[in-house]
Amino acid sequence: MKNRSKESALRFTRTRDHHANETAEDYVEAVADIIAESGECRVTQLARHFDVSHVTVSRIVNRLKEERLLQTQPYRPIELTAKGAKLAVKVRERHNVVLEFLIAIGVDKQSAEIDSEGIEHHVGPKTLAAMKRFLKQ
Amino acid sequence: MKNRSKESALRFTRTRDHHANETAEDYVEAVADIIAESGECRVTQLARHFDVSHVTVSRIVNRLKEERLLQTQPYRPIELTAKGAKLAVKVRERHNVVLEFLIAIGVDKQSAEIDSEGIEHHVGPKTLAAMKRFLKQ
DNA sequence: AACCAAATGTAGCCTATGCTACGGTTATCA
DNA sequence: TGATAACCGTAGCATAGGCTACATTTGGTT
Repeated sequence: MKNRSKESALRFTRTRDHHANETAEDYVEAVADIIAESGECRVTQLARHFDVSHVTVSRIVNRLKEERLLQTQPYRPIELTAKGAKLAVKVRERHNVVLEFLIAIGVDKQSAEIDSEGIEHHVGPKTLAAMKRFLKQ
Repeated sequence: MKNRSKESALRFTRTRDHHANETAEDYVEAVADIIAESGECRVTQLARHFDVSHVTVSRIVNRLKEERLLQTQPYRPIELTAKGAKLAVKVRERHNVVLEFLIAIGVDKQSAEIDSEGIEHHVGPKTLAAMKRFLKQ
């Protein structure tokens, strides 16, 4: 354990840990979406989705395969593991709450869609609960 | 310009661009805070603030020096340029809005402090304006 | 003045995420 | 069936941000 004498340090450490999982969250969500839309998910589709090269996608998919979130064979479509599917559901639900919340407080749809992509990964359980309460009114 | 046939790609590109500036935003804000609190800002203080090694801080400070946000001499305190100070003011104001907004919708102070650190970087002008409107009621 | 502790800088390593270039697979169509 | 286009994988490079280990500077104390 490192120096934590400054009370702010723990906050930033947690923020960084969130970053480490953002990619995984984005990818399982995208894989679920693409399968739902087109029946299967290919590397190229993910590359278009995130506007990155297929090389970047390929490497990240391999990492997420090691983390047991995705599964795939060479030159085959990408699928979610049970663990990945579970995460995808959670991420999607949180994403929808954030998006609808932003719209509810008066943000236009386009801005809400852009901002919610970045915000969603940093919405903890308490904030998510508060947003849900707000939407119920 | 890359393929943008998937309408979602632009959103993610923007999200990544936000990421690129997060470090800069966090650092100018921290430098301003530390100078306000203790009179000067040293590498070691930043290292404690973010809970990273002084090496990491040193490299990032050098990069931000090249970006004309910070200025410093070897073994000397770190100062903000005019550009850096301007950014720090903007970041601090946005940070406060997000923090108070989260508290206003019922998030406890500690969770609000943690989540606002991550959320603030993804709050665009429209969302910031909506949060301000909400706080005025 | 000399010394020592703290602060800072440098070298070199790691992972994650970008890229281009190139080579191998797959699937389709003439 | 054989060409070809699209897709995918691999090699190798870049940058950002982590780290430890070690060298240097600074400043205070004796």
